[in-house]
Amino acid sequence: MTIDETDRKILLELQEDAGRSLDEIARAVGSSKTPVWNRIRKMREAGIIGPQVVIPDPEKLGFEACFFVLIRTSEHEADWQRKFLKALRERPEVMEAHRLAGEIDYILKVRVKNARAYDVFYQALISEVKVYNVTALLSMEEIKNTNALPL
Amino acid sequence: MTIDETDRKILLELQEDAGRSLDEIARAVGSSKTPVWNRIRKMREAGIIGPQVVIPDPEKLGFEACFFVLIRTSEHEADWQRKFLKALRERPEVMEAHRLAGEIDYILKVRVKNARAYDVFYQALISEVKVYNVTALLSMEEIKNTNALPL
DNA sequence: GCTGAAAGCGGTCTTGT
DNA sequence: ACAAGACCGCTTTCAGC
Repeated sequence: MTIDETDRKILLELQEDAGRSLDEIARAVGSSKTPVWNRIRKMREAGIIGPQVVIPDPEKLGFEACFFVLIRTSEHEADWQRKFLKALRERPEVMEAHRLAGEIDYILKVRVKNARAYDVFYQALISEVKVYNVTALLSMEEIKNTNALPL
Repeated sequence: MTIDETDRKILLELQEDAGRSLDEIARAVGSSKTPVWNRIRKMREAGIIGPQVVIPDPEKLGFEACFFVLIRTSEHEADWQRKFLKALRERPEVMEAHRLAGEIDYILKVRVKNARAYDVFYQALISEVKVYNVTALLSMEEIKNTNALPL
C-alpha cells in the first residue's frame, strides 16, 4: 500500500493526538468525515496505523530511573539468541531492545523505580543468559521522547 | 496524587490499547463505566495519563534505518547546552534524547529512511553545534518497543 | 464511591453527486 | 473520490443509594 499527501497529513495529526473527534481531524487536514474515516480504516487494515495507546508519565508514577544498557556477548548461536530475546520480551522493565551491527551487540532501554531496582533486573538477566560485557548508561534528563515519525 | 489498585489496572489496560470502549475497559478491570470514567478523568487532570496517540509502523512507512547515537562533548556551558537541546527538540528525526551521567554525555535515537538520510542529519547537527566525539550504533532488528510501564 | 438511567455527541454507514 | 445526512452506540452527566 502507498500513502498520499492526505494520508500523510492524517497520520501527522493522529500521531500527535488521537483523542480528537473525526470532525476535528477532518477540519485539520482540510477534508471531511467520510474520506478521512475511509483512509484511517485502510491504513489500519494495512498495519500502517498500529495500536492506539495512552502515554503514562513515568516520573509521576515513580519510575525515576532510566538506563540504556549496552551489551556485548561472545555467544552467537541461534539457541542462545532465542533464549536471550525471549528473556527481553518477557521482562516488562525493558521498554526497548535492539540488535545492533558492530562492536556492541544489543542495546536496551530499561525503566525502573530506582537504582536498586535496576540492580535486581541486571542480576536476574545475567543469571538467565550469559553475556560477555555490560555497560549501563544512566539518564539524568529525558530531553525528548516521541513516537511521531518525521513524515 | 496517589494511585490505587483499580487505577493501576485501568492504566495497564489503557497503555496496552486505548481504542476500546469504556464498557470494555470497565469489564476488564472488574468495575463499571462511571467509576472508571471518573478515575480516568482524575488521572488525566493529574497528568499521570498523557496524550493519546496512534503508533505508526516505521517499516511500512519507509523508515528502515534506526540509529542510536552516543555523543561526547567538551563544551559544558549553559549557553552551548541551550542551543544543543533546542536543535534536538526541533529535529523530527530525533525520536528520543537523553542527557547522561558519566563518560558519554548524550544518547539519541534517530529514525530515518536510510543510511544516506542519517548522514544528512549528522552533518546538519555537527554544523549547528560543536561536539567532541560521536558514535553511531546501527539497529539491525527492533526486538521490542513499548511505552507501557511495568506497573 | 458505586449503580442506573437519561441526554447529547461522535463514530459508522448509506445515499447522492 | 468527496459531501451530507441518518442512525446507533458510546461517552458523559446527574440523581439516588
